[in-house]
Amino acid sequence: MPKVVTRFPPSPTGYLHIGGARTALFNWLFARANGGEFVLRIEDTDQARSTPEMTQAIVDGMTWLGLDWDHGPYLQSDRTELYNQHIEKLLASGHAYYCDCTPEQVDAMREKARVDGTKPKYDGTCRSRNLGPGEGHVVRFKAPEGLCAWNDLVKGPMHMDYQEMVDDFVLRRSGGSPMYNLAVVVDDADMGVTHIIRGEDHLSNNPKQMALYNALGYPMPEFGHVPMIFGSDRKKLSKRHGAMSVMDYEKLGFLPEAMVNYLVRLGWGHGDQEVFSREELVKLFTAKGLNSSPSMFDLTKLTSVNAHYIKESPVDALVPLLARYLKDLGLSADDTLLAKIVPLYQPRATTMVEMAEQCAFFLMDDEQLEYDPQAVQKNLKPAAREILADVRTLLTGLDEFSEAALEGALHAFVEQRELKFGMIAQPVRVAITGRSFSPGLYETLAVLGKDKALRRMERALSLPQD
RNA sequence: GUCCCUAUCGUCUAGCCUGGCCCAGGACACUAGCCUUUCACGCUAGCGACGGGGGUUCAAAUCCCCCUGGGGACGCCA
Repeated sequence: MPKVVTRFPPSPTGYLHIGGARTALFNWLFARANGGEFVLRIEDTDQARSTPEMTQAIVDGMTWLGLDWDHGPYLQSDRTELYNQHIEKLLASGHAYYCDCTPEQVDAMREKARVDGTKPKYDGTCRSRNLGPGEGHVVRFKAPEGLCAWNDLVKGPMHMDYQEMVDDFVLRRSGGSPMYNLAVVVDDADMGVTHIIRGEDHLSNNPKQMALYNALGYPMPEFGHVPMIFGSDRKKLSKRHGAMSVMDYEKLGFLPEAMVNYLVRLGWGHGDQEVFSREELVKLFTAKGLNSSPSMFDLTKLTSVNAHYIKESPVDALVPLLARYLKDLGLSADDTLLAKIVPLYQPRATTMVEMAEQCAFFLMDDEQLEYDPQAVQKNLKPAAREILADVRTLLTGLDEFSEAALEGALHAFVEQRELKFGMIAQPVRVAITGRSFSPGLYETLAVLGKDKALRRMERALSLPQD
């Protein structure tokens, strides 16, 4: 069996969105799982809509997800010569012809077909006119007749009628640039692509491309058409649903591992297993696990997967990430401190943005700390302040500000005063964090440090009463 | 309009190919309880689906047909 080669061929007319990322992931996994190679190819034959910025954005997205490629990124705009050679070949072999019908004329043909209740298509007017190259001339493919059949990697045995699916579509624009169907087939053949996994919106292109493979005499690759991803309203994923760039999810505080795990489970399964490491995926991925029905993008589930990865990640891996998100909040801290903070939030944060926001009080200047009025009102009533003042005195005299020392001292205090622990915990918590919730009190105090803790308690004591 | 794809809990899915082990399993979400210094985590329990109708069969989520629902494609876009 020849070496497996897959590819991901986005057009640089937009960012790498959720659907594209999943397609890329499936192709990458298929290649890796079979010891094959993965090609990245930028389909920019539509010069009017393609931009270099988008090419970069796609590359960034792939890199973030950890989808590396063995060849490319190739730019189709660099390969016009190759496409033209193939077009000449098709012209010479009688599989293609020149056409001077105007777009308006073609529109009229399609409209007529629509009215007649058949598939709108070019009617072949120029097929036998033997036109040559010229101003305003396109090159059209001579559509074959008969049945087109293949065994889809996802859908199983498929067959379509060439007559129905393929008209004499344009191979080369009057402006001289090649069109999608021609360029993909030429490239895939030229790059030795053996397996093509793509969205099922390409299903109707398949007969066109198969016809081209046949006309060109190239070996047929395997095709697999994965279903679409919908938004929560069962509509095609669009900007309204957050079918944003995958990089937008990075901004929202999602981990790439979580994104990959979520994406792969959207349309692929392996028994009841939910969590897969990259290595496991490479080991376990098969086309057989691919689903044939569409799925919906669910941010809640992505979030829970992300929370899982935050819990499981080593502290060292999260420290630089936390620093990056803190920076967005205008905060910074050295890694030693962050390494103490991260474990406190691993069970609590669902995104890195959340982690940064929630731990911000550790890093703010004491004067900068804002107190939540509701928390103050509820937990810093006069009676609570009296206790808080005593706790402050107690802590002032504490030499060692470790978790264990704090626990010992505070417990003794509570017992001696015959208080419930909750009666000191909440006032202290609000005093040092500004809010009514935080990680455990001893850890929070210990990580915050004696100086800051005392200063904040002092400040809390002087807060206006209402 | 024409052609194509598709149909299991709210969502992602297992099971379907090779009918019986499925009065359908897991995960997320949700609800309740436990744990508890807050918020989380964790643990336990609960809620919750084979779209409808015909067949085939001793037996159908699984096979066949029809209907309905959902989606996609019909470009000098990719």
